[in-house]
Amino acid sequence: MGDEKTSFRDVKADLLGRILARVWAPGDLVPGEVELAAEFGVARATVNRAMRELTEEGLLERRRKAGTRVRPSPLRAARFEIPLVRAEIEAAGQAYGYRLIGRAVTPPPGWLAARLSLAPGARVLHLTCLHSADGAPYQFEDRWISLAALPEVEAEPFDRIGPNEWLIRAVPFSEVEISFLATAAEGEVASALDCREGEPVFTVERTTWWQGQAITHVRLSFARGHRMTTRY
Amino acid sequence: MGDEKTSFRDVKADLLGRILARVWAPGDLVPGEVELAAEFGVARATVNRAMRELTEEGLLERRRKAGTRVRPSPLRAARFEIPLVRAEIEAAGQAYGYRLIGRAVTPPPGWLAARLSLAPGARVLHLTCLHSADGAPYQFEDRWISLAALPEVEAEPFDRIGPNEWLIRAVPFSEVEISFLATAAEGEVASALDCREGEPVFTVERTTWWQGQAITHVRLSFARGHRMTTRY
DNA sequence: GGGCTGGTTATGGTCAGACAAATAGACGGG
DNA sequence: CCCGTCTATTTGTCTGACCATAACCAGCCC
Repeated sequence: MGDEKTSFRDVKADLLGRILARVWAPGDLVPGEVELAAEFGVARATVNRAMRELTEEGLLERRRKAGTRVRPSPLRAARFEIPLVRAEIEAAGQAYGYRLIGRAVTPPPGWLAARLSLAPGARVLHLTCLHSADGAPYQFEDRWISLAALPEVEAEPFDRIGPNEWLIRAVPFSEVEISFLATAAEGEVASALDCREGEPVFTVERTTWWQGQAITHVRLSFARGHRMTTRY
Repeated sequence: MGDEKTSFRDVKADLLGRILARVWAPGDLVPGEVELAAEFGVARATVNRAMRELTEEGLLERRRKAGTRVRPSPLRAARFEIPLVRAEIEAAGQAYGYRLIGRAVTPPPGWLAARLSLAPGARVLHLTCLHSADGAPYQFEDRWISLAALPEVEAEPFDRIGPNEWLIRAVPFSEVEISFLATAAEGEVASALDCREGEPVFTVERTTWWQGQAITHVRLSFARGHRMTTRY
């Protein structure tokens, strides 16, 4: 009967089991690292890693000297991967299609200037385009790019590849804000996505900065019935 | 000119800087752990932790023997915390209100039986209720609970506290699937949320299992204009 | 050429020991 | 009784050494 080696994974699974089985109830103080290390017959570092990961996953709460306790109501966090549209469509085994609808250099509308903290007199590139899967409309992209932050974008036609792909390749970014919301399809969005006016549309808004300077803001509207899903 | 101690945080920040500044371009192979450890004057374990975290954040890709490389297109993952409605509202400094609208024990509709893999003849508890903030409708909850999995729930009136809060306290769960989508407000949902028929509504659907057995399915519809936001 | 085999090497993980940082709780002075 | 200080305890992190595991690759045999 071999004594198998225990890894931090084993310890983690065991601790998780005790939490889920309510051996340690929510709010309870759990034994300290040294004690658990002795119990499992492993080094404290191993217990530490197991507990640290459980903490990151929102199941434990740790404070120096106060000890570790089970989170009263497990803080559940959902992780959504934000893939490139093209990759997302091709991963589903469908043919990716791209069409540029509009391209214009303009002064920014007020809400955009405020959101991106643009200087008065700044100019932005405004692009609208449609991504399709097997010929069916999939996502309508309404993008604004700051020409102050990214002058070279003015030379880019964007008739073959989407601004998303171009941007990811061309510029890094350090800060991102993403929102999920529901909007009503209107005008250009409705016609591009081939749906009725006022129809509910799942929408993602994303603003991106690089070293404090705003680069781009985009509103992505998905075709009818789209949902973002995650399991854990 | 003190030589301060370097921590895995310093290493991580430095590496992140090089990635963002394209010192190491996307797709590039980066130096091995031993080499970097020597460069920074720290133990290999320290470099390992820094790189491991960057990998978890989707910036690096690691494979044994093959080495570590910068992700070609940074896999960006958004983390959304899913708080208790009550906590969410109270955190915003508003008064939380709860009202039970409907409560019935019924056989499950077909789509639900399929989704929860319910046996023929199974019964479910169907609850509808409204969460409000400062008196204004905030979230409409349409919940189904499997009585096979959780018989004691039948004795619960749910007239004072919401099923969400009760469930979190009463039962653990091991697996969750969450979807975000946009729906049109209809019937009960529209009247509870005080909006027009057909108005777009941000919706979250969540199904929960415990040790392979389905516990509950819920559809949460938010009031007009609601958005889920995250920064990173 | 094709396929198997083993060596090499980078990352993955464990360990024991040490020190650092935070802070709950005891203690003491006003 | 209140408030500040001190200390003991707990988690946080680093180190350097070691073994484990995966997989690229060269060399071998057929």
